[in-house]
Amino acid sequence: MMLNTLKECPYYLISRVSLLVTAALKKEFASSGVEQVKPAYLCVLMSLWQEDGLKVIELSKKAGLEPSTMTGLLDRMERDELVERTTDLTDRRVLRIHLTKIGRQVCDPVLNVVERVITEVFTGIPQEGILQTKKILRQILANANKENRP
Amino acid sequence: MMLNTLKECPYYLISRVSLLVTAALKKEFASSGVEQVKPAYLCVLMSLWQEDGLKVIELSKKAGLEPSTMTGLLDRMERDELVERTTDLTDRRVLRIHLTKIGRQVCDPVLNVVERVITEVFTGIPQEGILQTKKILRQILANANKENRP
DNA sequence: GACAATTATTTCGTATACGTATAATCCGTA
DNA sequence: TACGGATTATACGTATACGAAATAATTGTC
Repeated sequence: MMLNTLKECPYYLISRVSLLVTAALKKEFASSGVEQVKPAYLCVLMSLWQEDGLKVIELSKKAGLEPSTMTGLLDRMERDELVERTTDLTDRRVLRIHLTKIGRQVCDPVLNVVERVITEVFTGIPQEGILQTKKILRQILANANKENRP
Repeated sequence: MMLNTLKECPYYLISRVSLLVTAALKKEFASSGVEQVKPAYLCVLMSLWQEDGLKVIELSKKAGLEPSTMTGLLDRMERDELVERTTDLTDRRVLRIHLTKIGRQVCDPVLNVVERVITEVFTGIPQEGILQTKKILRQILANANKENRP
């Protein structure tokens, strides 16, 4: 594996691209009528648009984040009026996370922004390359899941 | 572009992989005799191993980070005795960042850890796929550079 | 030579993420 | 039913990143 220069290091490349896309999303959300949406909210919103009322721990599993990270994320999303915490009557440890009206309304504009930014980021890269890259990234995640569950 | 599920969203995949590799590196550094090295230090160390005595702004350009981010990074690296700030006699605004003896000594073990972690992460993925993925990521960064300099 | 514009670095507030510890609750079993 | 272990969510300290603003020093211009 070539590691002489930063540009040859896959870790550098992946981190840079991750930060790059985050910055692009942040900017586009801010200028597309969904100012209250931050890139980090995406994993929560996309989960809740599919199935509302998930538990904190279910959201963190889907997002691949620690529950303690999800707490802060939900704090900010609640502050920004996108979600609400409600109690679960059958298990008082559990909080159910529900979309607010605004949280539901931003679905279309937010997905449009994501679509636009992703398309722009991949400008000049053939469809086949994008698909293969996604496949490899999924395999990397699958590798990690295997190792962390012996 | 498919965006129905998180696993189809390139942004989710790239962010997850970035965090995944960061966590793996952190763990391996801690258990490989280079406890004081954090993943974020890599971009600074790799730049300085190539050319010692760079300016803060040169380091941040190479790393792709904001100068204000570099300040905090260098604070922690100085605390961990990997680098030192020295004044530039020809321009008193400038600080030159120099590796300490420890900063030079950790080069080999750190690169070994990076090599090991990257290899492990890409387990089961053909060499060709890795090269193509790196190429695509570099192109994405190049796209962004073009747009931000009209 | 004085003053404006530029450059280099830091400071501050905020967002995002982790790990450890803690509190509250639930559940299986004695 | 009471208790010990598991589960759920949060709190806290730290690391990493950004952007806006502040500070200090240099450079360019008249």
